[in-house]
Amino acid sequence: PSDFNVLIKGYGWAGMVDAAMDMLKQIRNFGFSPTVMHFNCLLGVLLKENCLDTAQTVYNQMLTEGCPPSVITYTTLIHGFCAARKVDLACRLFKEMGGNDLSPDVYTYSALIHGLCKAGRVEKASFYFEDMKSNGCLPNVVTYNALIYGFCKTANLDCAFEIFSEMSATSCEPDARSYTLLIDGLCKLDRSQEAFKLLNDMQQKGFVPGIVTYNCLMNGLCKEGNLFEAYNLLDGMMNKGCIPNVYTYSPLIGALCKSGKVHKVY
RNA sequence: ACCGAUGCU
Repeated sequence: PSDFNVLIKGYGWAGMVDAAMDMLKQIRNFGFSPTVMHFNCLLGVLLKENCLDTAQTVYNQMLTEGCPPSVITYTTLIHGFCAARKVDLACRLFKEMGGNDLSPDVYTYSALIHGLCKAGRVEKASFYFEDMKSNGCLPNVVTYNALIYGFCKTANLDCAFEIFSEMSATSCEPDARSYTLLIDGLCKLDRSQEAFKLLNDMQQKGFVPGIVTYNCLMNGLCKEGNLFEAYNLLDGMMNKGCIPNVYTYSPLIGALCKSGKVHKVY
């Protein structure tokens, strides 16, 4: 029974949407009826593969089969629609679930807040952030990080840092990702000096910077044309066992070209 | 037990 979820996810991982769809028939062939978990699992796969129409069909099927959507169903749909750049549709679903006596939880809010932030609509995201708190739903590190992402994306670092302080003050400690988000935000505004201060802070707190953190810093240094420090950073990260990837090299190559040192690229 | 949310192109 729950093994079907593993299979659906496996097909989803392989991008085999049709095979995942067939699992619904398989479940019935085995004499079971698909549960809300099976539907949720399948919806997640379909939305990840951008099969919005098929997802709609499956969702309708759920309803007609008397399998009422759960909070997880709505969260899956909201997340999927946000990923498909249909944030308004996601907001509509969010309102709809209230009418169905379902209360959004921290996953639901986080998905919607992140979707709005990704669309650059951080002020509407802030509205839902306040809404969740007044509904007694406590934001967690994922919610906070999503908002920090939104403020950084819109170059509003003051608000991003405000949220960051709020976390520390509310027993929701920032994680490595929170720091990386701020580091990226600073670097994108040519403020890599401050970003390196944050790198120190995060290390003081015992977080080990990962490849993404280093890539953000690399991007910043290269944007500022600081090739010397960029090479220093490259050395430093490799010494710490971090393998550079395309996100590391591409800004470096760009900066080298810009400075006329094209030969160094090779 | 098993389904849902956050970082660099």
